Amino acid sequence: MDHVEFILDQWRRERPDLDVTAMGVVGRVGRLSLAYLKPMEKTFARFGLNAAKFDVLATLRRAGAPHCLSAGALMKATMVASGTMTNRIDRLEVDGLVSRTTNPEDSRSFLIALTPEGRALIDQVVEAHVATQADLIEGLSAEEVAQLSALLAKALNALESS
Amino acid sequence: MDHVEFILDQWRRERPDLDVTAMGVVGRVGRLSLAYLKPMEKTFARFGLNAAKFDVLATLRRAGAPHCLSAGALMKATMVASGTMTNRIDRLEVDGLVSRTTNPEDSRSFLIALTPEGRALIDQVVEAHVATQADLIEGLSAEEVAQLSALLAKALNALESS
DNA sequence: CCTATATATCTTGACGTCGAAGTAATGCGA
DNA sequence: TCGCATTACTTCGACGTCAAGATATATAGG
Repeated sequence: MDHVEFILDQWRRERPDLDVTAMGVVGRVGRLSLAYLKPMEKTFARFGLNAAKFDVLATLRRAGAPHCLSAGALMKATMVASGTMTNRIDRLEVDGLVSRTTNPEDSRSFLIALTPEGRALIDQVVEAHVATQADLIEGLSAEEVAQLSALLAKALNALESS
Repeated sequence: MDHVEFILDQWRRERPDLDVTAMGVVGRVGRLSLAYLKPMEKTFARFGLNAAKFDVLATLRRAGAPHCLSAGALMKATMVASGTMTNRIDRLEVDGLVSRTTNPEDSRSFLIALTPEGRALIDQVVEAHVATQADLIEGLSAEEVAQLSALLAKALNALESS
């Protein structure tokens, strides 16, 4: 019995009038998400990064050459507030991992690009990251992984269309 | 195609040498967890609470009468750092929702209990919370919910035993 | 009994995040 | 063309969280 089941049992005992089915899903998603964070943060730390920095570098890298996006595009892609993105870019700029230049097409906008150092680093980090993630799902069969992915995708789609 | 699939496709294009299967699961868990947070926070806010406060009140309530646990037990049950728990208790004490008394069995320890006001409030909040969670999984059939719960539980158990 | 180690919880400084506000530039409609 | 609304990003204050450190108490072993 996992800990979430223990919690659900407590609620069933204390408030038998409540249907805690959804709490099982929501609780386990939250708990699993939390459980995944620590090992990933540990991997980032090996390269002098954290999740916040990795998020930006990875977004630029997967965007493909010239690995360059506006601050606003980065903010939307990573789903954080604008102040958060400014903070992230500031720190990566100080680290020499990204450059910030004015956008010739819009004077309000900045273009954020990977520096050669940033590019080299993220290419290393993402390999370690992917290996860490593979470890995290090791206890599931390939079929279970596919099922879980599909169900999670369905849950996400249902949320995003409501 | 959900956004995570878009990200996976980007990585497949940019780094075809990497197996991004796990990233699908981990990415969707994270994203779903994030997507669940906002609606729940909104519900808590209707009662003047946030997730941090709700967490403590709910833990005390589901523990059953006398709705009383040590700070350390609360910290372990909610998986936060000790400073975090102190901060949460401080604020709830100010709000008059919990009381803090010394533990007669151990002078280092404090007992945190729901006040009558806290008890009344959490009983209301948990009803709204459960309803909000039900809304969040509405796009899934009962069978899908059961499957998802089982797979998430398996993923959690695998992590916790490694 | 005494001493060393472990434990309970608070304090503290640092950090990342949020939403609101501010400033400058762009887009749209009259 | 001009004025207003919208947009892009930075700044700022508040907040919750973390890990490390501090202090007092409990436990274990000699």
